[in-house]
Amino acid sequence: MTIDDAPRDLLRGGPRDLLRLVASGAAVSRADLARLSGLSPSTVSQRVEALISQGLLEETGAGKSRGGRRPRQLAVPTGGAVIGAIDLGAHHARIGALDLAGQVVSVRSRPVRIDDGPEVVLGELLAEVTALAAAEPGPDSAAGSGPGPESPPAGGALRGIGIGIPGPVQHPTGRIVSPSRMPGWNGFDVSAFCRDHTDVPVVVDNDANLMALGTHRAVHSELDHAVYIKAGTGIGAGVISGGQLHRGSQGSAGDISHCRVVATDPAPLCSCGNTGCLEAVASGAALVRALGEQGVPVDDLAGVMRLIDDGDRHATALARQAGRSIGEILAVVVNFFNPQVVAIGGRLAECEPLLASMRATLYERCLPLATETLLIERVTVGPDVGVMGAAQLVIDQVVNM
Amino acid sequence: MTIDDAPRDLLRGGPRDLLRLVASGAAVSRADLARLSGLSPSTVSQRVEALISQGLLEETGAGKSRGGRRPRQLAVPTGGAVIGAIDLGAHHARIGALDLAGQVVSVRSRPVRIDDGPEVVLGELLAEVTALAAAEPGPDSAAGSGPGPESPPAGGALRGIGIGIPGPVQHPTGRIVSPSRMPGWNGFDVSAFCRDHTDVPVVVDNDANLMALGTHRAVHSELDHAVYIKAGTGIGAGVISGGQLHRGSQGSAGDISHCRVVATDPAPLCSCGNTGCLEAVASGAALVRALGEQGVPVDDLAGVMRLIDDGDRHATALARQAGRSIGEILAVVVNFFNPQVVAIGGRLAECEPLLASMRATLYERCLPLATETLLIERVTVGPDVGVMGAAQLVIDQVVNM
DNA sequence: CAAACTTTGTTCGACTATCGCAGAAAGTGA
DNA sequence: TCACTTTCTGCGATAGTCGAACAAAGTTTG
Repeated sequence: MTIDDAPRDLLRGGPRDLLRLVASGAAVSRADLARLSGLSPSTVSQRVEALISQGLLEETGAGKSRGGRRPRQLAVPTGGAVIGAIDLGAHHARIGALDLAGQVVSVRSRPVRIDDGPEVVLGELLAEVTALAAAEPGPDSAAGSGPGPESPPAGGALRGIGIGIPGPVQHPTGRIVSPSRMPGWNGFDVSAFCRDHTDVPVVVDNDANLMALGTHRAVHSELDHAVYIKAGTGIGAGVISGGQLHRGSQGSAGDISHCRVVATDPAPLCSCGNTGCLEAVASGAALVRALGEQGVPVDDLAGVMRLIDDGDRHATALARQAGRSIGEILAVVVNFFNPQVVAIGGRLAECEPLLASMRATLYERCLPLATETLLIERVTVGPDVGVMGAAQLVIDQVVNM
Repeated sequence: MTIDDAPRDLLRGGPRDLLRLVASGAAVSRADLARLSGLSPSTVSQRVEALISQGLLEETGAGKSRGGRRPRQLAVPTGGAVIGAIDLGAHHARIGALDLAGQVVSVRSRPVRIDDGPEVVLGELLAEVTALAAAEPGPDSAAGSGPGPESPPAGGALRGIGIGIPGPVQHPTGRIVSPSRMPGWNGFDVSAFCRDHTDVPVVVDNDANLMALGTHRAVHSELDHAVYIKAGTGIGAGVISGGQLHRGSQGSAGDISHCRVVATDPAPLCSCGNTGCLEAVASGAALVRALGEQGVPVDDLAGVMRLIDDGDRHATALARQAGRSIGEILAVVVNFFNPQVVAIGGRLAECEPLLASMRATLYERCLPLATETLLIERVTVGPDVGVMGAAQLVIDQVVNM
């Protein structure tokens, strides 16, 4: 006789899980929920009622009959913006208003100057996200006349704001610690600042973590262990362990940007002061600089991408080298963590040569057992992953249990 | 207003946790358990009764009064061997019989020849561990006359056997996959073999995982995220995430032995066929071989350690290089995983120069945020960590819930 | 030494979450 | 029209937990 692992209940059936089942479209009726969650119909009914009274769920008429009584369709209140999200990047910020299902209601990008400092940047973005959400008010309070004893919040109320920062965020304090490309932000307490400038709950996290959460919930929700690389101007990673975001001891988990890789000689100097950092070799910023030093002037990452698409030798070689470098670090990560999937996102993920050499390096340097069933993918959720991840973070905090 | 993480209940109060509190000595009475677990006294009383009737706990007279009624002392039945453990190494196996508290009752080492193949080696070890446990029979069934409806197992019954293997073990199948230094073991299904050769439950895992579990339970039980390096003849790691052993998708998590490191030129050939693997540079086997190639003949790892203690230049230089190599890989791991502690065990952990250069490399190459509060330690549990970890594995499986 | 207080542990009623089942509601199909 | 299916709710039963009262067994104090 051998002991098997007790099969862990994939869906424990907490209110959050029910909500997720509806939001994801997996369940449309109470009966669906009962089947999928394993809970009894009566329990589901009761839970659903509670969620409806909290305004987190609503009934939307009757569905199609499957040979019996027609189901009373359930849906997450949609069309209204009740969650704000800010995905701050090196040069641009993406600002979104999302509904309780985590779907984007409206979104816009705007350039930001990180150098203006946290007060200015965050102050403006907070104002903008508030305005954006207010422009698409949430669903009216569905309850009849007068607020009942358990009446949902007033229609259009913003329930929370999620913010992603392109640098190390100490969790859960929300303080920024030694960011390499955010001068003037070191030690800034984002959470405290937001507390003073808005009266809705705010969650702050690293931008790569948001991408990880957004992608995992959208396409990998059934996987337990996943690693997401965000390769844009900088390089970061988000980690899912046991189905949940792994932040580590200080919240800095996934920050592989300053891992050293074997590099050209002399090793390029990184903005952190060290040499040979992954970020100094394989990030978008590094590619721009390296091309400039090789006498190929480019303005920005978009320019680099164009060069690669045009088949420029120098740019392509650099992209390949970047892919190898990322793969080198990722190989250690895969051996160590043994995830089910590694997905790469960010603008550099669009670069085919980079992806190819990353893949090759990974297969070459990983344990067979670790790559046997490993999925290596591109993050395909689109430019709104960040704000979607931010919304998930807010939803998780807002839904009691 | 900012959202804080809901403080996760460190002690949920399942039967397993109660047992652990007693076994660790943190609690001696029902009142202690109630205080520490947060459960109500009545619930604790009921749970304890159940555990006693299962033979997992027993009352051992009255304790000292603290100004009131004297507590009825609780203890895990001790003195009897009810768990068998095998910690298989490259040249030796450590065989132990342990009690329900995870304490070693009796233990012995014996040389093994891995090359004899799994059937012979495991067959002999299984027989030996069974005999060892039988020599120290467990406590008699405490129940009165005749087996009650919930009578504990017969006295002296072996409740399970835990086995650690120095190679990749696919979990939970218990199959060995591509071990680099275990010829003839590839693909061998240890679990199945044990099922056929004994009638008690068997758990199989990687030896580094056992060291990790043993150390974490013994000295770091309050930490959530930890990494344990086992550096002996080979090199492996065990990972604790969220207080639990992280095995990853295939059970190969922590297997960093074949990560490539910057090495001497030409890079040493590894037993896996690749070059420059961590194991080929920094393992005990690698040190022995490298010294031999430098004209310093040594027989085994013990000889290397003696040379280092004697201040031999070559040996010390190699140890430093090994420490740097381990630190190099570990730096990636620390940045990525952000653990609260990194501890190194195995025979090479006794080597001061190795440890020192590993430490230095780690501090040099990690994100400040990641090393700010990081503990870098030696595993101090002793040579029985492995069997102790194996016992913990068995206990976790045996205690229902 | 007796009364008062402490600490430990149990008993019992209350409360909550869940389940199973009966059954109502609403529809399909022969 | 009648049997059957599917969906959902209402209700009693059950399990797990808690709080309060209480019993047990000490210590401390007057």
